[in-house]
Amino acid sequence: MRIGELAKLTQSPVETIRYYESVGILPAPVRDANNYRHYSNVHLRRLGFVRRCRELGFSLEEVRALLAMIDGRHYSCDEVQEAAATHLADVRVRLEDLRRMEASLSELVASCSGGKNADCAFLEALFESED
Amino acid sequence: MRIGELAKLTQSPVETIRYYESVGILPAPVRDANNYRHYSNVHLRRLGFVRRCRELGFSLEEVRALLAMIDGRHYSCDEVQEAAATHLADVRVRLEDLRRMEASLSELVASCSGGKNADCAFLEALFESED
DNA sequence: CTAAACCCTGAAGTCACTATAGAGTCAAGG
DNA sequence: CCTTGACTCTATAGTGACTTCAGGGTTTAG
Repeated sequence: MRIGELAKLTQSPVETIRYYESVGILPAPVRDANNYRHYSNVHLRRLGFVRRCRELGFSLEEVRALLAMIDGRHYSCDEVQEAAATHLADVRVRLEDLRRMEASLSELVASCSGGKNADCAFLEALFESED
Repeated sequence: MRIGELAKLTQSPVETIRYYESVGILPAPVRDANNYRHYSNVHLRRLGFVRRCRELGFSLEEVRALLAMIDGRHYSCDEVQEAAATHLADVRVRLEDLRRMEASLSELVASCSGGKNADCAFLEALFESED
């Protein structure tokens, strides 16, 4: 298949696919006579894997590590689990950060009375220094 | 005060302060005879504001908009509230994304039995295509 | 035959910093 | 007086994971 079809099947922009090739996440496919990239189901499967990893928040570096394990074929379930658990811990930290953000922000928005005057509790609070 | 002291008081790296100046978030301060930046409490207050906005997840562009309102002095509480509410909605979307991530990821990590063999449920699941 | 839709490359832009290189300034200790 | 270390300066490049752009060639539907 050509790059456009692969893009549609994996829900990824065409440019991203070319980018993945340029950074070695996706192997360079063969080319047709017109120099168009020609992909096989192996590429489809691999790109699908990459996209699902990305959706789970893995960095490209982490994805690269996972792919290296798979390609090397001498990985153990243990290793994979460790990588995933490390990433999960990271996600939980980010989640906690975002939760704190949401809490402060919704509190601040609520404190803001609205209206036409320029006396805004929201801005007041952000100018306070309680260091 | 000099840049180092301002950095300490606002808990921001010195480089970040210079960066904010270069992109117009923080006005250029006067210089001492030795060309060192010399900051006043106005700068301290403003940088504090910027840092607190950033902690709440506002982009620099959003901070710029907030600062423009303040500088222009003809803003209403309404406008500020709207900007904040828009940002809050955005934060909630990200939060939901991250929550989904966490859920799938912890489920996948749990599905992974560990051990020395190369049959990993985690990787299997990521190779599945259910499009 | 032509116009839209697809494909190609290489380079630059995005965001918000962070890091590096190379140099000047200043206070304290020997 | 000299040096050492901590501070400051500028300008430039690097980060991650793309996205956009400029300027082409190719294929396909009408």
